[in-house]
Amino acid sequence: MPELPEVETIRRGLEPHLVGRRVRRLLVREPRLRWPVAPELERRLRGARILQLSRRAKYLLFHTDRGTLIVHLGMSGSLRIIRERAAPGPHDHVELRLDDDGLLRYTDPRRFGAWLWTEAPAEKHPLLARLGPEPLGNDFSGDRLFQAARGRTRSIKSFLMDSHIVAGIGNIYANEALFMAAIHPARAAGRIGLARYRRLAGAVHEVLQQAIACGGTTLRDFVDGDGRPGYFRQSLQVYGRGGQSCPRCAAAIRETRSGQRSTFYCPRCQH
DNA sequence: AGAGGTACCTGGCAGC
DNA sequence: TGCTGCCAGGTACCTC
Repeated sequence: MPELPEVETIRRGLEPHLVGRRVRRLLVREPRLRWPVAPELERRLRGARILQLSRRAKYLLFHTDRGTLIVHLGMSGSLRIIRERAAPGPHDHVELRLDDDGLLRYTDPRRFGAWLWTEAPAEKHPLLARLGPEPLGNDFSGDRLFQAARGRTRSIKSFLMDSHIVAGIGNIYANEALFMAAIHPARAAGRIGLARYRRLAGAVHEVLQQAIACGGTTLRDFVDGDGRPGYFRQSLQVYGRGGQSCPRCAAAIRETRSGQRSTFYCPRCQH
């Protein structure tokens, strides 16, 4: 479900409900997520004070006075603040009860998400240590992308979606950024010039910023921490629009598949 | 080393 | 209506 803008939207929505709160208890109904939720997580979190909520790639980092809770939403995960007691549904796998009686509920039908704990600095965690730069941070640039692409034969789309190259770009925004930069998604990453990489980096930045400003993209079921959908879907130029006309040149948008992922592009605009 | 495919899991939907 | 097959926003891991 969530790419970087959706995770950032959730982070911003949850932050005021969580920062400064103490964890009363953690309830794990279903530990079988991507990796089993560690049995000792409840003991580690009980009584911990949440100091800060940050994001790295698509990981949410709950910094506490005891260590860091790392949460990933996978494809179908969501986090909601619940105020009224409602009976849990079949996919409500984890709950964090807070000292103000608030409840953070984690729902994830496909169970590709993760709840992990580390007492070392979060950026040293094996899952985070080798991530590429944040696309909205200062370390990300067309020059850096260009350098990383030297000698690479894989497609630019797969390159852009590789979190070790740049963090947090998934299928929707890879398609959109390549359209914005007029680059064909199947083009080899190593055969794109510096000027076009600069344009691409600008496009990545712009599309992510716009999506965050809209509260993310809701395709079927994304909701933020307060249960609201995102409105970027209406701004999508190519994603999910196979056969429709290109907003730039009116040619029919083409849909192909590579590595089990749908790819959308304009065969006339993108080279 | 790099590139590509597979696996994890459930729900929704199109097509028959 | 009910079954089957395919698709989905992620990504670690395996093989070639």
